[in-house]
Amino acid sequence: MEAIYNPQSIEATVQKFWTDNETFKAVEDDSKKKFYCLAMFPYPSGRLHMGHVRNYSLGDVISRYQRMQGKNVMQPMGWDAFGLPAENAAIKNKSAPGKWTYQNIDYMRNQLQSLGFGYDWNRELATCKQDYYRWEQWFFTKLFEKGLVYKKNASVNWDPVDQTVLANEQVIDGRGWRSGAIVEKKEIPQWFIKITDYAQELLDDLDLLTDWPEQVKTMQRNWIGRSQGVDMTFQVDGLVEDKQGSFDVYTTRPDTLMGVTYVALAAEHPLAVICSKVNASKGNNELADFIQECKGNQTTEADMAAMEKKGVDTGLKAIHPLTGKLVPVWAANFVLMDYGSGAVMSVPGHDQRDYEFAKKYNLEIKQVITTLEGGDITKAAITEKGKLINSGEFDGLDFEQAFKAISDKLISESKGKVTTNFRLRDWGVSRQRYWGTPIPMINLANGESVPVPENELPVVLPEDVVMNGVTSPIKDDPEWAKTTFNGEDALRETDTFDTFMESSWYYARYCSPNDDTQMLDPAKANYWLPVDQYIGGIEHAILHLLYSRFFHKLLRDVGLVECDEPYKKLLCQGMVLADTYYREAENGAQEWIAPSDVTVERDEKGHVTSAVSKLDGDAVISAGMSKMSKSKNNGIDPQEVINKYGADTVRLFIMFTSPPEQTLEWSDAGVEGAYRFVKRVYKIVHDFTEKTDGEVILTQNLTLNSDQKKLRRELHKTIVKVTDDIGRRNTFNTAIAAIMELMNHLSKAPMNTPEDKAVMLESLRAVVLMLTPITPHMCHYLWKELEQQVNNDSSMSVENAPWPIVDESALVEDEKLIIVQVNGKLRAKITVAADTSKETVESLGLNNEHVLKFTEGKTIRKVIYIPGKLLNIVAN
RNA sequence: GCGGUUGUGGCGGAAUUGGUAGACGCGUCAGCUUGAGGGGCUGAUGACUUAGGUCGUGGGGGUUCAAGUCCCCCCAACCGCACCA
Repeated sequence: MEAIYNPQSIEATVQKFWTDNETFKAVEDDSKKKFYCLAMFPYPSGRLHMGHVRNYSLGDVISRYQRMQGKNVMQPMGWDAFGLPAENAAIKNKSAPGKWTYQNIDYMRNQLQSLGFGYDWNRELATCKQDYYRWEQWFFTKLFEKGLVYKKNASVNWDPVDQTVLANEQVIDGRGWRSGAIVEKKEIPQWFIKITDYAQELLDDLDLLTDWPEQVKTMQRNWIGRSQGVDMTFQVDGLVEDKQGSFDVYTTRPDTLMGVTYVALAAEHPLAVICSKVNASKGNNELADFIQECKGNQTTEADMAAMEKKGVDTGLKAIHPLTGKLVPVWAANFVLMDYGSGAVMSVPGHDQRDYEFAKKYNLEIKQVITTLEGGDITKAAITEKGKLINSGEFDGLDFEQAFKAISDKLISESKGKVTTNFRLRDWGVSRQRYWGTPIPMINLANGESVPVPENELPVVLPEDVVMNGVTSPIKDDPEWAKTTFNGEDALRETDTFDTFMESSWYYARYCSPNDDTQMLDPAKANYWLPVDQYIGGIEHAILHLLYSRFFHKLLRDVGLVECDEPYKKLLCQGMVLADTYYREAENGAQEWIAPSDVTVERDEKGHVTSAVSKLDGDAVISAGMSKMSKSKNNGIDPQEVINKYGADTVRLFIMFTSPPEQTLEWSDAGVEGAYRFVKRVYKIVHDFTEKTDGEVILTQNLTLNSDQKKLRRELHKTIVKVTDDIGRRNTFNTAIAAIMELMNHLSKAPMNTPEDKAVMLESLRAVVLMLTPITPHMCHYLWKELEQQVNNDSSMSVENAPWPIVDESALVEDEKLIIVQVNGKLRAKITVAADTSKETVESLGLNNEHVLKFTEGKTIRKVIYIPGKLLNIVAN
């Protein structure tokens, strides 16, 4: 074996071995327990970034570990290939999105292979290919037939200059990113899938997901947002354009109904629009202007929350459903027409937003709830629940009693009903973009829309197109949409699907990726599903994971899969951060300097004192750690690091530096440290093979001395810990730390006697096996060398070797270290035989000289003994 | 704003069930090794200290024999908010 570790040569050789032997090909096999390990597939953006490397390293470590546990492992990879960046790149490069995407896929596939990930490449898929999206189109038509799809108007960001719809990220400070025009809200017809029909099940089934992080389930619960409340109708006083007007509101706090002092409508609410015309005809344009102004408001929830709350009195009065009193009707910018009924009742006494609005516009604030804590209605709303006051017949009731009494009364007067409501809204899947799955619908001349007949699917997206920078090529081309339906001329839908559609079912398609007769092969899907381990970024905690869970239930309900949930266990990895440096340019802007171009200076204690540019030696300002990004110029290219140190070192560093859920801070020095460790493992195995020089080591019937026994105990304790850390806790960092600790012992152990060598061989084999999931190339090579050493046979490669087994007898300790505390403070450590009685330990502790110094002149009040661990003496 | 998370030495992090705070790694310092090196090896390394100890896990309070860990209040940073993926 070579004395010098050469990762480039080892990695290339081992990767070739895996390819030639189809080591990671997954085949259904009922004799084995299956394990489906999936990391979220990448968007083919061009090159892998460190976030990808982290994501896929985690998946590969878990996959290889499970394989060594004897499982039939499937680990697929593919491409989330539709999306906006391809259109932008195509415009920039004057090329087609498809071409750009396929080039990226080819490049990134090579990068993944160079990292040594054990994928079954036979299962590779790309969502932009028609053999994938045709089934999505087919499925959508099934959903349409089942009544789960409908069309309605919904607002989009409209760029009035480019005459195009913009994504939220294309709107910067309310303006279109290319044109700079003020973006408007525009209502256009769009397709929706009724996820709300499944809201209750999506909520309930979170309880089945015992292996999901609690925080993700909490976020999903809050997002679904089930509430119990009352729907009620407010009549408008007088006639509106000769008709009796009314509107509905929903509230979870019917107990505060007597505190309603006004109601608020969305600016786009039909009643508000009618009023604005009536008012304008009388020369009052205030409401019309306000409605116009609201069109320029951003639609995102965060923007809504941040903006100043504004409103205009419509002049209408509504009749309070219980008291019959008249309350003013306002139009307000914080009420959304797309959400709920577009109207809310306002209780400024007990809702902080209503309170601030009422203060601003001098509306009445009425207290109808009193709480034990009190609260001052002149300073803020009292939002806690309490007992009713100023509410006539309902005075004195608590929340539950008032809910019932008030809702009963509304029901008996046919003015309202108790309902369960969800915050979750139906899934709008229409996008006005080109690079996506064409929505398989046909719009008929009579205004109806029908699904494309099954025998005409797929509706193929043309790939040989020229992007003009504004409109979708399939919208631009008048011919593309032309079709016929029942012999009549008709037009195809030119919108495409939200790309969350493709990522909602790819995990299932991997089970039969090349089936060209059906969406899924149920037998195969039911063998592999659910995914046993899913890994991805926390940023997908809500949308992707919720849509995907929803889609799975849809697949189940058409009989394609049997289980109820797609992902059994979920791991959400943290972001990858790097140092950021900048200096101020002359115009005051920040000029970001790549960390590779910065030298850090330290004082003699290792504190960072300053940072200077390598290029010109001038000082730069450190801005701490932030997410690797183009905008901060702090990305580290994985390829450069792989080229320098090899994939094993990169994988080790990433797995060692942070626990998976936390952010990972990139550090060049840390990578050096990982490289040193890899080299040490290589060297110790090399030295051992040199020292034993072909001699076959016997490992049985040897009598070990106490040092050898101690080393064996360390070894088996390490196997216990690493197995638990990787298999149960997913704390790969502590598993690696434990192996490093063992290595520190091993490198000091002798290799002279047959017993020394036997213990060393046992240890090195275990170390190599335990590191195999993390640094698979080096371990493949070292395992071969060690197997040759053990039995002159290296035919079994490490990928198929079983995980090391713990020898319980090696774990037995004959001595225990007891921590002795006085009043909870550490005062002594005593070592006793493992079977020492409680009385003896107490006596040893109480009479210990270091203990006596602190108990002298005091009375022993209590002695607490935690067997084999700790003795705490309470004295005063 | 709403929902979620995080906060421990000079740095990344460990402490899994309330029981030795700082494992492991980086950095720094000292020594050894080499013709030489940014290589390899050995050791030290929370702060303060009258050298016996004292203090110390974002801040403040509490529960307990014992709190990084449990409870209450506060601060800061980060993630998501429905058309980025």
